[in-house]
Amino acid sequence: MAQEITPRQAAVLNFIAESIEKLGFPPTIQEIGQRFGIVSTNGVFDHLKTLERKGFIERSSKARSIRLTPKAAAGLVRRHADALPLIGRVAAGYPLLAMENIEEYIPVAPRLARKNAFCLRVTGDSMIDAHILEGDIIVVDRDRRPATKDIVVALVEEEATVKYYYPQNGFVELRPANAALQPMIFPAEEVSVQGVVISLQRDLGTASAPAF
Amino acid sequence: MAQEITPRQAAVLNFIAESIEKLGFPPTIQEIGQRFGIVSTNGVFDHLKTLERKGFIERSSKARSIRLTPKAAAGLVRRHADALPLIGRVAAGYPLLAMENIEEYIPVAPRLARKNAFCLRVTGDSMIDAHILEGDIIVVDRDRRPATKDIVVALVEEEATVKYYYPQNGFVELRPANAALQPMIFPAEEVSVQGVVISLQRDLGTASAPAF
DNA sequence: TGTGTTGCTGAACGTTATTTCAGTATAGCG
DNA sequence: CGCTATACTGAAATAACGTTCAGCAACACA
Repeated sequence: MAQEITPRQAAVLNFIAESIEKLGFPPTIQEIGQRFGIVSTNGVFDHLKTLERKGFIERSSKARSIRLTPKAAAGLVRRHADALPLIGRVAAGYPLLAMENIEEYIPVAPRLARKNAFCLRVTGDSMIDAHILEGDIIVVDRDRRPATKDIVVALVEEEATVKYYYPQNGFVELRPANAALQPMIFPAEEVSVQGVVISLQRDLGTASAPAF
Repeated sequence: MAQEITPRQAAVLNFIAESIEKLGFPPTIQEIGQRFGIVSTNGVFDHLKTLERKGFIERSSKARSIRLTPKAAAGLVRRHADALPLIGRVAAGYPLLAMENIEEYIPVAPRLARKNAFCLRVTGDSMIDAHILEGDIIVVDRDRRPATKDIVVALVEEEATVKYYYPQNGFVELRPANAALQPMIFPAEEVSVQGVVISLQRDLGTASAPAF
């Protein structure tokens, strides 16, 4: 009585999840059969009984009454919460997404949630001329390859910083957006780019106009 | 042929949304009937036809094939609601949260979603020195009473603008955060403050450092 | 060589669900 | 007052859906 899911069963489970996501409701037994070329409704019925026995779905005798259990999510390609983790600190030699390191989850647009990304709270005003302020929460895409002039999160000497990215021959220039600060140049191997900043959120609850 | 939703129709719509959220799939006509004590399936069927005609749902002839449209969310009591409506235009004499006026829903922190608030896309760079840029999406709290120096959304001469708020004796000064622009003073009765800006979101997908 | 699991066919049955048709009652509008 | 929209009843037809029973083939295992 193997508790693992077979490839065939996973395919069925996946189709159910897709149907729920795209149509808004689960498929019927007949619809599953059509998708997989299973002529007899009982062929599908067997799959559903097995998936239920193994704890991936729950169902009743009513039409389209399949529900995915939390366990099912693990067997699926990807399940989105439309939220990204807010990382406490970015440090070398430490798994970025370790659970102890996640302070909370930040709701973001589904488009962003689908990415391999995380959130970070900005410290300091080195990017103020790019209109990124201390306290802003930035969304960092880990998969996007940084291009010149991109705003990136980079790890230098155990310290995470947000800067404009200017790669050079064997070196990397990290340029602040603040006239009071100087660009810094490091050997490429001393800089580890964690991702590209693709979005930000700011709280203005107590913001006021500057005195004049 | 009123395009507005009646209380009865809203109740049915709400039950459908609840069913989807709690059970994972939409109710059948019979289930809706049981919930509301409607004996004849045709009683419910009429409701569904009306809801479809008014654009709140989409359905096919298959079992449980009701889908909620984006428009439906507006008619609901405030569902899942960790999201705020993005308003297309702010105009005088026009209900701000009219359903036709909601472009989409923006996911926000639960703390913000609980407020009586809406989202707006910023046009122009009059607040650039406050680090609010064209294209940014701002969250506007309708219940917060504006204090001096708050950033507010104000309606002046049929036009919605984002400015610093400086009330004076019988007049209101709206001050931009842009050295190139002049403050403007209006009689208080000509300015209608829609709310206070409490948060913003920005998309940097294509952002780059300025040429130097 | 038997035993169990997976993955089906095929047929039949009963129930659930949707749709249509013919009406009824009430309320608001001009 | 007639007209329209809302909100239903009641009955009946049909299509969709779930369930059960009997049985087969391939494979792993022991």
